[in-house]
Amino acid sequence: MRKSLEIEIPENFSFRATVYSHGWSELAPFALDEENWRLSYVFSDGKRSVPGVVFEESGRLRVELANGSIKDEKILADVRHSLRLDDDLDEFYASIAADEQMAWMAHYRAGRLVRSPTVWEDLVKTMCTTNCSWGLTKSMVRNLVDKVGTKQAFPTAEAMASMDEAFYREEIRAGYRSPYFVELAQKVASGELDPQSWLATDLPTLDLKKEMKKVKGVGDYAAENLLKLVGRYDGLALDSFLRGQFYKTHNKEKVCPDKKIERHYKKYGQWRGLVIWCDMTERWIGKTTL
DNA sequence: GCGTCCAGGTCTACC
DNA sequence: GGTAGACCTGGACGC
Repeated sequence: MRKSLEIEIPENFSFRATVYSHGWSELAPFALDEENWRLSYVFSDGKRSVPGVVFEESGRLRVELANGSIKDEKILADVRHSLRLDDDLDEFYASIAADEQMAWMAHYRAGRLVRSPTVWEDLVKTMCTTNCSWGLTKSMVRNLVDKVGTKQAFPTAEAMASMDEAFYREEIRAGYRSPYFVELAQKVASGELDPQSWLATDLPTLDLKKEMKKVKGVGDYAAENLLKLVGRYDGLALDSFLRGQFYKTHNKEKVCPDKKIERHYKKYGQWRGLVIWCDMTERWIGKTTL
């Protein structure tokens, strides 16, 4: 039996700017229908899964589900979390208010970076973004969902822990990341590691980053990307994409040291990671009809 | 068709 | 703490 839920949205929320905030909307089990502006996802409570579609209608978000097998509260919480509906960006917009080059971010209501319902899923996906093309990232994540997930949902740590290194190499095509996935999944499944706790921890950002980097396969870039996804933006998460965009936009297409990039965004303080991301992806947001 | 490069980096050994 | 070299994959590119 199909089901439909509604969610009130904050005044400064833009559905399109959020789903276009970065590539996560393209990673399974997310899928974006750009023609009709509908974001689909396969929700899961660990035991059951249900395909759903989220879209904007009459100033609200509507969530249409294939059935009602998962509690409404769980679905609504996942949507609120993924679309960052409860994020307070007032301070972020205040930090760029006097900056002519960055003022568009408030105008277009940019800054909410779409994320997965769980930190576990974001952690695995982030590891899939390292040292490879975006196409290969999408392929690895797709394979995980198809071959380890239940009914097209993202796989649980328990499911991933049941597979061996050879499976990840041969079926997921994860290459040298394969032993990292086995080790991580076993630690999370056993309770030795709880990535979800990173959302609410009181640890200072630098200490949390150290914790994240204890996961094999997570270095500076991956940790800082994850920090953004748990709501901390004081790391730049520099990767080849951001560096390349910075050289084009602010350095006359010439390569420069990371320290120069860091100096450029230093004035934005605790929001610098979000400012650089929005600054370098303006053309993505700009192509939407907001 | 083949070789090389490199993409939303990280790890280890060594200094 | 800084650096060199190795590491999977697959698409783009030059020849």
